[in-house]
Amino acid sequence: MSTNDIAGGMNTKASSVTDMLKKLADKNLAEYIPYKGTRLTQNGINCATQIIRKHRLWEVFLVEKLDFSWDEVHEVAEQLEHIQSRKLIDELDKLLNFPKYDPHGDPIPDAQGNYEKTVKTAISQLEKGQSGILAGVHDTSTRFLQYLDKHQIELGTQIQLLELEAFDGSCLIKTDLKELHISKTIADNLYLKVL
Amino acid sequence: MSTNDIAGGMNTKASSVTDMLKKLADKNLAEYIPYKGTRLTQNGINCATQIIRKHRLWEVFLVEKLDFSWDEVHEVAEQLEHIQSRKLIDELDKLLNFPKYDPHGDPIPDAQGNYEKTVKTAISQLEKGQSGILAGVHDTSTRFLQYLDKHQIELGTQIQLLELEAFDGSCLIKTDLKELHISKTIADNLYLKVL
DNA sequence: ATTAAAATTTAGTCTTGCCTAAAAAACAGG
DNA sequence: CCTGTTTTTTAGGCAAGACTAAATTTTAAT
Repeated sequence: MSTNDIAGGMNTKASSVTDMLKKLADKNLAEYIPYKGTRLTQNGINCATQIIRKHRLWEVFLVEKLDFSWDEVHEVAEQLEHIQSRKLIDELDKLLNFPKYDPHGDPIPDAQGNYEKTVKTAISQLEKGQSGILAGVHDTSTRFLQYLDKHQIELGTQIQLLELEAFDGSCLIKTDLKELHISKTIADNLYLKVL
Repeated sequence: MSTNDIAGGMNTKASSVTDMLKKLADKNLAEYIPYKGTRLTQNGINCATQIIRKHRLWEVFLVEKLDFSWDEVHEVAEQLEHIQSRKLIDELDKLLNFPKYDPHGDPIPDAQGNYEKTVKTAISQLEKGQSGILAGVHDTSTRFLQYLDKHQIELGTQIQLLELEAFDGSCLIKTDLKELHISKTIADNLYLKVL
């Protein structure tokens, strides 16, 4: 990973990222070579995986138990993911019946950090005529998720690619319910398990 | 409240408390007169009440839904109480069926900040022969709560004061199950709703 | 009323996390 | 292979919270 990419993705400045990378390297969470970029150590990956586990479990909790909709969960889960208690998270997992996927279709690591790595393909990568099951979304912003709700597209919806417009990457897709024309941006964000 | 009392109760130094009191005063959460002490404003009371609401609701959640025992909940609830989301807490309240008391018998404020103010009396304050229902504990340390568990004393247990030893304040009490001799420290920490 | 002790505040320091601006390194096109 | 541009790091600063030590105010005891 490059310093600038991290800064961009985190809404912070490159110099802050450099500072933090040094601290992560000190804690053995990342390898860092000045000017050459950084990468998580195995230790760092494990650590991150556990935070992802917590984030996604909390998202399931919010949707299943507290009637949140899938576009409302992210920011609250971002707070909850930092609560420190092994017992808390394992019991939460049990309460939710050990879910495998979060409300956006992303896999939830188990207590050992293992998770299913299903191959998912963006609609924009499909060949004309192929179809699949919506298994994940890339963008989880409220606006995008509400767009999907409006068009009755949700995880598990079967989608077929009818036409792919070479010029702008937009395409025509078909669900059980209707046909819909979507932009390349949307098509890049919808991940299918191809049938 | 005096600065030193706050510092003592919070495991911090008096000078840190002074700093923070100024900040609270700036935010209109406390009145603060140098050298004279401090007191929460109505605003501050409301704010604190909502944090107490969150803390106690999370405690109920941990015990009822996640199989925590009452001596394990405090430190996790101390983290959870700072999660910011009105919807989260109101939905949690609903999930738990709007409980009135936390696992230690303390009342839970409702969304408007109202809570039951039952009169509770420490065993050490009772007259010989009086009895009541255990309605709260003062100390919530693990050691104390486990002591109670060991002697099968829990919220709702009916307790009668048989003897009060004037010399050391210790006393003999009787529950449904047995008689027990307890120190003044214990007697100060058990609060009854007197019958 | 005076003064010693206790309580409280102030002054100055440290760490963490972030920022801006300047410097240094890497890279890319001629 | 050199030089201008981009990327990244360094240097220095700021705010929040906490601390120690010194100063100040309050309190209580003679």
